Amino acid sequence: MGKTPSAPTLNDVAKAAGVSTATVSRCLNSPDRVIETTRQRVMQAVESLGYTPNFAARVMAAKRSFTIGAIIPTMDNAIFARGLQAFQDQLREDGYTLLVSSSAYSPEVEKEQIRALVARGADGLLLIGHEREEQIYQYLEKHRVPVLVAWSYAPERLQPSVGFSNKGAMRDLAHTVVDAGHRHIAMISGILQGNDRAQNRVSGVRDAMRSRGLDPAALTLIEAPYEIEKGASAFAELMSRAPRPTVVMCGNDVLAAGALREARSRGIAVPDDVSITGFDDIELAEIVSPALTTVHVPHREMGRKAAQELIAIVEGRSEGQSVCISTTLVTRQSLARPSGR
Amino acid sequence: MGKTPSAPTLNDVAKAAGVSTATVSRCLNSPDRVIETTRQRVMQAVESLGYTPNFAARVMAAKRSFTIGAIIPTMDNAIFARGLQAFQDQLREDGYTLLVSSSAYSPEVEKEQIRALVARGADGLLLIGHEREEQIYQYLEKHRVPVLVAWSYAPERLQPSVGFSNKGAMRDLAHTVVDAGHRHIAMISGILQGNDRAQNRVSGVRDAMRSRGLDPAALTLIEAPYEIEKGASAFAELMSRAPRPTVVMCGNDVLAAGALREARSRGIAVPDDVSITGFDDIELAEIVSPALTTVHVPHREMGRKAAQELIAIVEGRSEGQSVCISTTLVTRQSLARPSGR
DNA sequence: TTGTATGCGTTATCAA
DNA sequence: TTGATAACGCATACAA
Repeated sequence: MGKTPSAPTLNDVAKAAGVSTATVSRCLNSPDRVIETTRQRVMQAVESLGYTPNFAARVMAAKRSFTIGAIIPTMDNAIFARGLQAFQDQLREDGYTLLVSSSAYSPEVEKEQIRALVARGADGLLLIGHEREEQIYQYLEKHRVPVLVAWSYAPERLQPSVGFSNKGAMRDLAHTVVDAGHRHIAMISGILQGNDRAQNRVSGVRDAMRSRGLDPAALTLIEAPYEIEKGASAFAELMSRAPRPTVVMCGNDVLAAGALREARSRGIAVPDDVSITGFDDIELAEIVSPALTTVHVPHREMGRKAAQELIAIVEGRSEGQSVCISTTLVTRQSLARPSGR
Repeated sequence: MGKTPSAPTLNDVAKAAGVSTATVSRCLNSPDRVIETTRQRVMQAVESLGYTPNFAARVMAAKRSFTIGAIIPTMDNAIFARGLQAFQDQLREDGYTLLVSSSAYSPEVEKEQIRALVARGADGLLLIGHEREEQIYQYLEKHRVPVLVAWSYAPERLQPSVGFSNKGAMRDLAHTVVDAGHRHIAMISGILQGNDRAQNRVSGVRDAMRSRGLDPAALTLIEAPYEIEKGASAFAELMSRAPRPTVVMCGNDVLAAGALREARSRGIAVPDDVSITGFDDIELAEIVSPALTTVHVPHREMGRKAAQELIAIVEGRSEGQSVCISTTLVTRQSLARPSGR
């Protein structure tokens, strides 16, 4: 005897309110389809029992979860944090819940997590960059889960994207660098394998060199994971090469911060001895000293737009419109003319 | 006519392999309970159909999801990123999936997300800090979802915690500060309301003052959200007060970085004119200049331990053991003796 | 070792 | 406006 202390179900509520489960369900989902008085009775029962709908059951019955999944390469630094926060904020406004996983830049893990999110009934997915096995896209199509790609703008691809031109942005920055007089350019790029954003940033630098009459093959390139430490060690290696570059362009602000730290610890003056540039304009860029000349990416705007577009697709209001977010150059102290020698 | 291009179910696989759904289910969940030859046939069907189990259905039938939910106050900076990454890594090793939400430091949002995660069948929850409505804990108990609290160690509470002593760590740091000769101490704390970590850090400072014969009421205190900007403006305000503090202890490294930035822009030399300290020892702490004297929190260790403990609880191997992670002082350049006047 | 049958908690269709 | 009832896809107790 005594009450069962386990989670109440629709049935329990129905019994308590003296109505059918269908009515309770309607009260919760389309309150206007039920008469005021019974609704009050039902809501009271819901309240007093502390009822929460079972999501699994709801998803199974409705084939709709109001859940969006996002898989980002890493949570370990701020690169994706800001944009994702905005993405979530917008989703919330529209009544969706965001579920996030991080793949640690591993295609295997990403694949696994895509399956996990799909299996959980995600109505749509946000992925970073286009480059992944074709099979994954087929899988998503079969499961009828729409995808939106962010942090990259590539309207020619099948999957719609909300992002910016990594190549164009880096090209503009590189033009500025070359026009400042730099001839020995080095770059610390993120790992290129499987990362179209990183690849395009390198292409951007090469484009700029070419268009200014420099040999793009002369670009000294080191790949490094997006970590402070790796940026530092890559910078150390670059400084030991001859001829020593007069500018080190980094694939993002995190790498640049690492480079800056290494420069300081080696007594190399920035920008007097060597210039350093970043990408992203996360808060870090303004805090380091000297502050970074970098590419400002309006992450929040991108996140919100991505959410709006993805929801529109999920709700059948859009076929998948790609949106290009424009970036801007931010000039701070880490870039200067090369010291005349 | 023609195949249905929608997602295959257990039934489809069973048909294709010429067995019952029960057998397919067994192949997937307890492969040893089915004979080799049929298993191969089944797995082949699974493969060729591209079958993925429907999670909602599985959760409903098995009442188990191998999913752990975590709700953190923010993804907007690195405070939680590192520990959470480690948490996820450990979960993955043990076959669990992590679902993350951020509450933006709002109790309302957190409550909503707890319900969302529970409704989704999370087997266990990781929450930050103990302080929340009692009703939430009752709700979780009713739904039989175990909770582990992290980023805080409070063995006297009902819910087990894996964390560190915010008060003790800050007390140690404050002792160092006082012993360096500082008498006019100011603190930029995180918002205290609903945040036991922040509250304990303030208590730690006051404890230290008291034990060194200073009046704890003399502590100049400003609360600010954990953002660079807010740290900067709080610092600006502190510098305009008389007597001007000789040291500003910050609730975390993010606030400290903001303070540092403001100091630089005002031409206030750190640590010559004023000392600044942080908390957390995220990467930021080592990158700013001067580097921050701060409290090192072994976030990765905490994350892994939390995962292990939570899984043990979920699997019934533990009743809920609280674990205390020890922090250490990191002495860098941002703290020095006050300049004699 | 395998198959049959039932239940999990909702939503939605169809009648009343 | 409300109530029965049939899915939804899977796991599992039980039977064969």
